[in-house]
Amino acid sequence: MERKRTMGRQKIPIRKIEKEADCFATFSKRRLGLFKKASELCALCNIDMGIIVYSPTCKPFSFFHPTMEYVVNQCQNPNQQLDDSSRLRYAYIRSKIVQLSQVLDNLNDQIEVETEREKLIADKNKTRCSKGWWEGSTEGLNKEQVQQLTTWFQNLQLQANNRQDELKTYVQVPSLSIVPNHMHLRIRDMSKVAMEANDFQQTNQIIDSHVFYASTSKARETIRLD
Amino acid sequence: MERKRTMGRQKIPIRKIEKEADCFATFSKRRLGLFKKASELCALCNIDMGIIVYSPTCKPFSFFHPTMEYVVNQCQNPNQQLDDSSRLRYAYIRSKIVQLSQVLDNLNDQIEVETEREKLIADKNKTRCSKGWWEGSTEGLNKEQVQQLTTWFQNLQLQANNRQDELKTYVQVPSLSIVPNHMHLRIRDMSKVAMEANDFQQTNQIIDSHVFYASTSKARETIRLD
DNA sequence: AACTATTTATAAGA
DNA sequence: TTCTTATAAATAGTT
Repeated sequence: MERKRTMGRQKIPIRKIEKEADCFATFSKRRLGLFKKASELCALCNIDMGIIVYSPTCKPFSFFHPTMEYVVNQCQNPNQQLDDSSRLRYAYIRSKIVQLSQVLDNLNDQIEVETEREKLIADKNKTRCSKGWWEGSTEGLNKEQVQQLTTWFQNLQLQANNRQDELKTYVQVPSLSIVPNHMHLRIRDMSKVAMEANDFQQTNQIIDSHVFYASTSKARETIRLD
Repeated sequence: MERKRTMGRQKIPIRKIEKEADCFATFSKRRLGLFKKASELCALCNIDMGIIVYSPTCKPFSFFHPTMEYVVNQCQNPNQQLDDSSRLRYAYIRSKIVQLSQVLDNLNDQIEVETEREKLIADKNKTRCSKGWWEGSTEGLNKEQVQQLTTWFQNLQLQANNRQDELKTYVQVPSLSIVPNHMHLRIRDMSKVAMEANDFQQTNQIIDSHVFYASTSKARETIRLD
């Protein structure tokens, strides 16, 4: 019987984590989880909300939908009617945000599928020749299979670029690329704005931003609306 | 082969749920889930945060730790130093909240354990006499076992009452009782304040409250600090 | 409000 | 930090 590699997730009591490193790690993971849940709730129910969290080192993080300005305003003036132009603007932002979230989710799904495929192929070949097929020639794959994979990658890259253009129309995204890396495709280095609302804390200025948490860690992204 | 009773949780796309009833149901469940996660994060990392959510019908819900007053103030005056008395007060509220959360969690754990035990006993007896032992006499249990159970219940009841007193010292809890109900113990009817911040929406007044989400639905409670 | 079969989140470990 | 894995926890569909 082989020993398990990890003991998996363990149940922990809900009280202060004393070890500082563990506390920070947990904060980091759980804040991400919380914001993802928030993002999903906004999309599923088409609702507005805002979250402000202070990290263990008192660094503020925030999540707002559609914008901080809007949520704060609703809070302070619940009965106020916005003029048509404003309502239109917020409706637009709302739908755009949800739509872009879906774009990212779709990309994630594609990557997910591809990652699975990679694994299968890699495993299959490993058992045969004890090294990944990409290390050698096309042994283990016939010409047709190689052609298929190549085409698939090209399409994915193309789609990614198209999406990138699309995203750039509405949000600032420093870079979006799909990098084949030993058959592990990733969307990397999109804006990791991360809602570290330093400006907010220092200047108390309104930050008009929104976080997208895509469905897998492969492409968890934060995008700032400007 | 027996047919499955439900099809279990299904994967759903993260986009607007069109059927209104489903949307409301999802909002309700997920808001609870979100607030529970928030509550856990506060306790695990000893941090502060605030959430405001508008339901599909635009009803505001909120979660704040330690209080809305504090979080909003931190937001608006990040560099401001509180006087000793205020800091002491918030530190006290913070620790009290976390502590009370644990009290509730402990009660939940006890209930959880007991529910399991009930099930075992009920099942065991069902296979023997096709009706629960509580419906008949003590057949299936000897005198000692019955005595043990009775004592256990009494202790649980006592503990619950003690806890109730303790809670009442700090928070308003309309009622807290453990009701044996066909061997299904539940903590019921504690304040379900539920953060339906109507006052807040109507009058824009600060609500000084906090929600505890206990670890099971058996005793999910909301408590208002006054 | 409750039940489960599932999906999703995450504690540990690397 | 990020990734993986095994397990705990949340929840969609249903009653």
